[in-house]
Amino acid sequence: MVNIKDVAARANVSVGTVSRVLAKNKTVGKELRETVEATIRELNFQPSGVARGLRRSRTDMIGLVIPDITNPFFAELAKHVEASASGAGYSVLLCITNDDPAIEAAQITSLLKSYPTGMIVVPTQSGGPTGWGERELPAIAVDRPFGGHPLISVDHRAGAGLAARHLIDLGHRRIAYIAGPDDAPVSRQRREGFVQALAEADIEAVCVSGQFDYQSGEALGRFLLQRAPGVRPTAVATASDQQAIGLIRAATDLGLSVPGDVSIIGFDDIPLANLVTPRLTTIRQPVASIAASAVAIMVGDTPMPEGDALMEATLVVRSSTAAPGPEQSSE
Amino acid sequence: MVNIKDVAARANVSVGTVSRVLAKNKTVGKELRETVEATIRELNFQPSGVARGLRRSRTDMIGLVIPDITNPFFAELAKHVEASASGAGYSVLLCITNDDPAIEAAQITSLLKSYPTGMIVVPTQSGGPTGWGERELPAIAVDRPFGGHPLISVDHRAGAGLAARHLIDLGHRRIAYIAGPDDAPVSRQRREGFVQALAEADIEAVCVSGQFDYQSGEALGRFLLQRAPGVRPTAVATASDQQAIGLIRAATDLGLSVPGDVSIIGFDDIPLANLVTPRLTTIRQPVASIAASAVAIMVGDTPMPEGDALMEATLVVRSSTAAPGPEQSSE
DNA sequence: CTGTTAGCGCTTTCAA
DNA sequence: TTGAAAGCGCTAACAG
Repeated sequence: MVNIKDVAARANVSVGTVSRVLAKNKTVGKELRETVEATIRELNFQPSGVARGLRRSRTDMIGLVIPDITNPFFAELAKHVEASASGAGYSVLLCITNDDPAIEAAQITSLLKSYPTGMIVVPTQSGGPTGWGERELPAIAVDRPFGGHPLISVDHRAGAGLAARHLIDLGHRRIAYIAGPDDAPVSRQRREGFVQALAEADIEAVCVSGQFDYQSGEALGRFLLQRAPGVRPTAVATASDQQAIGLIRAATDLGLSVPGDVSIIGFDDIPLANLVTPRLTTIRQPVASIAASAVAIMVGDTPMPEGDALMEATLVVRSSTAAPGPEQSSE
Repeated sequence: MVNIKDVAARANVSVGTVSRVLAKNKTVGKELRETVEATIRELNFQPSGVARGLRRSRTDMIGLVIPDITNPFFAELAKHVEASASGAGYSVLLCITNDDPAIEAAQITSLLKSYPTGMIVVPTQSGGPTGWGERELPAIAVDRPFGGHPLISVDHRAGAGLAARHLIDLGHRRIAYIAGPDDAPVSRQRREGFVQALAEADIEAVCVSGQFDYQSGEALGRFLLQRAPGVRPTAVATASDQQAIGLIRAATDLGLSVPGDVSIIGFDDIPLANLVTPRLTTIRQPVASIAASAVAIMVGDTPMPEGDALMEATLVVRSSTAAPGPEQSSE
């Protein structure tokens, strides 16, 4: 592989000069700079990121730590993080924790060996340890809080409030909520936002909790919907689109029509939400913006924020919600 | 950060010795080795992967190049690759190409800067360029051929044949096939396998092609199913589960029951396949094995194969396929 | 503005 | 079996 010395020799300059043109340092004479640039192209020189990293104790890499790449929301996040990062000349080191604090700790320790510029982490639900040895490494948390690091996430409370108000506006009064794990802050915040918005309209929600996945939505949904029409909720909101999709399945299996018999509203707006039958009304998270801000901070385009940054969620109305049927509204 | 010199000093040995115990080199005296190991733990020493990488011109990283992490099949692949890699002490550098050959080339070039041990690539559909400069880097292709590199993938032809035979065995004769992009080898192979298996039973398939995504499945499905019961196919197979799910949606929208009016069979067995209504009959790819073999080769546990390795697909029968209704079989 | 040079932290001969 | 020392390719002082 051709190195900086080869380029210097070929261009009749010192390695220092080559290094400076690489760094786009303005203190290089125009003429010389052009010669060097030509030589670089001619030799197809690719500076070693490893050598550079060793010298600067920092590589152009960003660690991305997520619980599960198979979750459409995290996949979307990863996609945008990768796009922003590579746009800024950074690579992304992928770590999957499986929502296991021990694996998370191991992954982070292992990450450090590559001297990444920083890391973007969606921590384990159970909120594991916060530190990772001495090395000072900029980190920002996404979606869920991570130690004392600045958090970028959607405003879960406000988003859930949006969902609640949508259901209320539609005329629903008997409303249920399927939450995520009780020990997950994200889950709690969404539930609280939902319950509070309902309380403001003097409505009490029946809440059940489980995981964020399809199965949970289906199982909990079955539980919720298996009761007489006059008692059964006319609308149910979920903490994730995956749960909502499982819920639709449960409703269908029970012979219930959505939204005829039950209105359903999800959270996240994963790609699939727009493809299920009926198309899912949901709360959209601004994933792209979240990813972009996180990367901007890591690469230094934006200063590390002092506190947390809450991005705004938006209501996406599709076909899984409607006004309750007349016979249903009888309380 | 503590380095190898600190450890050496603290343990009263030379850095060479420390390095040797790090490398699990047997030529270190038992006693010395234990002292050094103790010191390493005591100082919580993490050897720098960057320095190591520079010295050896190779880091413990594997490049993973995929078109789209949002595609459940690739997400699954990424998950297993990450798991195998980190199990072997390697990190994974994630590159997303968006199925764009130009981005793919740029990503690969950029990967090289980190001296990865090798790369696992699911190349762009259109089969872009094959080389990436001079540096010799082990690469293995997954799912789709990539230049002259060994390919690990499911046996697309045989898998599609399985689907065809399942439909035939069920009694279907009017069968359609929704393929992926015509310029994608994967797509061609699946279609050929399907068509050929049908031909062996003297059945001719009507084939249409599009993308591998939900939308394509839905659009093409609408096109295929919008015809009179006596002409409409009684079964349709798709090149991907996503298409099949879109297709189910199209059928439902058209008032057709699955599998009552049409049987549907997908390909891949993504997690969602088991959650849609009806649960999707499909052809399962052994993703975990594919990922594990690819990683095993990269980390040197397995020699680089001479030719391509085709893994066996399996038929997963669920509820989206059934024998055609009596009135349908009238040709 | 440009050249020289001392490392970054580690592995790997080469000696002892 | 262990130590000493030469770099891997680059950046960042420091001189000139």
